[in-house]
Amino acid sequence: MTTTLTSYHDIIAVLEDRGYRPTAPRRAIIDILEGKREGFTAEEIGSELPAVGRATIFRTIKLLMEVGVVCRLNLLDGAPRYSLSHVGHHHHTVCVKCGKVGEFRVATIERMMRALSNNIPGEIVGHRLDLYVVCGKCTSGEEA
Amino acid sequence: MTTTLTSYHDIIAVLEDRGYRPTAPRRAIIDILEGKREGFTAEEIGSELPAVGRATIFRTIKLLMEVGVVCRLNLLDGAPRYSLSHVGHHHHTVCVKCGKVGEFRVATIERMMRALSNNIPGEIVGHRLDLYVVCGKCTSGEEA
DNA sequence: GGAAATGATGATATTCAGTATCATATCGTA
DNA sequence: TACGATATGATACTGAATATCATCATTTCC
Repeated sequence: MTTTLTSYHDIIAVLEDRGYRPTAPRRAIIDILEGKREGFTAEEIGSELPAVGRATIFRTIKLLMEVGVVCRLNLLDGAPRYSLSHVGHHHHTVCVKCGKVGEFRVATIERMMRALSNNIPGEIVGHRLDLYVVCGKCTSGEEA
Repeated sequence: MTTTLTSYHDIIAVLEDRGYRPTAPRRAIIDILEGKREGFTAEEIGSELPAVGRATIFRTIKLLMEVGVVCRLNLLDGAPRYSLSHVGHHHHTVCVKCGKVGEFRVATIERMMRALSNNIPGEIVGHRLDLYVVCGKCTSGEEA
């Protein structure tokens, strides 16, 4: 089961369990990610870690996706964004103004998915549900 | 209401209603799209219409999205894909093997969305639900 | 403890999707 | 038919991500 609690050490442990080395660049990236519980871009990480190569940033993000610690989503306009996964399977709320990402789980969806599988041709292998919202902060600070 | 029936003439009509000119390049693109009821990429259109400029392909797709005739979605790996919208609001099934796109509507989701809005901080302004499937054709022709 | 094999890194080039620019062409209308 | 608004295409550019490849760091195992 993937009840991944994503503190620094948990993530390192997950990597080691899978035979990946917790190298300095990887640790640096994970360390930063810990503070970004609300979504981030590769660019962002890169500019905070100028010493780490571009390719390594992407490689590490990809690695973290593989092990289920990070997931990728898109803003409404398609702009890519990454987010730490705190719970195993979940969905996202994405603020269309500031890009802030939240997580939620809904049993209803999972039940619906099972019901749906009878009405949809083919086998359902996964799903993605994103809610686009205007978050509280952005609602307050709206156009003065 | 946007019960957009997307035959060639319907789409042209929608454009004209909005004051857009049904120019030759646009008509050529729309004509091709009519045959692609199962998803397409900009690249694909471009290579079928070498006479039409790259920019125009993208501009036209964007235009068609604006008027609600085309929508954009992503494969599981994030690869972009466009799809004709046959019904107003809908969701997608995307085959993870061949990329074939289908549409479906579920009242349950819309109901759920309303229920959810009480539990989610901020105002929900939109949602996206994609199902990743292995379509019938791909299930049959599986690894021999 | 010192190679050899393996894994990871960083610089760089490249791909791919999409946008910006801008001069030219086309259309609608007066 | 001439004018103004729209649309087009060539081109250059941006941004996200991958490919290449030589170098560097780790294991490992003799």
